[in-house]
Amino acid sequence: MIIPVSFYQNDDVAGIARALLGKTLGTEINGQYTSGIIVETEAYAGVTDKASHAYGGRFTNRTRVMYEDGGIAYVYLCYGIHHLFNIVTHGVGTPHAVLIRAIEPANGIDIMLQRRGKAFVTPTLTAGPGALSAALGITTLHTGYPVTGPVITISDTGYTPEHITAATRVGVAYAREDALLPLRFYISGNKFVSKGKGL
DNA sequence: GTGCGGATGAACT
DNA sequence: GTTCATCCGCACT
Repeated sequence: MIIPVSFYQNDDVAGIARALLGKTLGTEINGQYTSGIIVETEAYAGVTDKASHAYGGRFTNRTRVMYEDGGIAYVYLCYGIHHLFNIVTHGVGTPHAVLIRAIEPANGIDIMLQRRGKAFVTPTLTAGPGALSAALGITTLHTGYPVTGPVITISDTGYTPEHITAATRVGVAYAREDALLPLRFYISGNKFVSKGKGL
């Protein structure tokens, strides 16, 4: 079942990031459904988090969507190449977000392989935020879309991870002391967790 | 208007 | 382990 929007509309962005592990993220684009199980996430705690794009209340054309209500997508371009998919959480005016860093392929694997230009499944198909976005066909055009459907959906299929690891986030050394916070969560031992290193 | 650098990934050596 | 593709977004002039 699709997770209701109320799931995203609370203050505990780290708790939401953790709770999203084991849920299924899917897209239906051009009639093609692709999906995967979320195995790795990171929490970005709005204005107080130096690693967040909204740190200090920064409000620009790009970050505007982060200030909207919880339950919508924030997709941005990184390094000019990669589209990174986040879910906005909490309510209007609080720019919390959860970055989805990796999924384990579930449905439409042939379509994902085609989008990624690969012949068979390896962890690189969907391990990493740019990789999973490409596999699911998510681009910056999808920023602002609800994650409650119809294009982007996050569903609870009843799967609960046995063990979750909390670690430091990837690629945020510039955030200084906030880079030390354990706001990266992943399913322990899962082969599709990205190889990105925290601190 | 200009310049810098990033919440990365893949192909190299 | 290292290199490099590739381009807005943002800060500052």
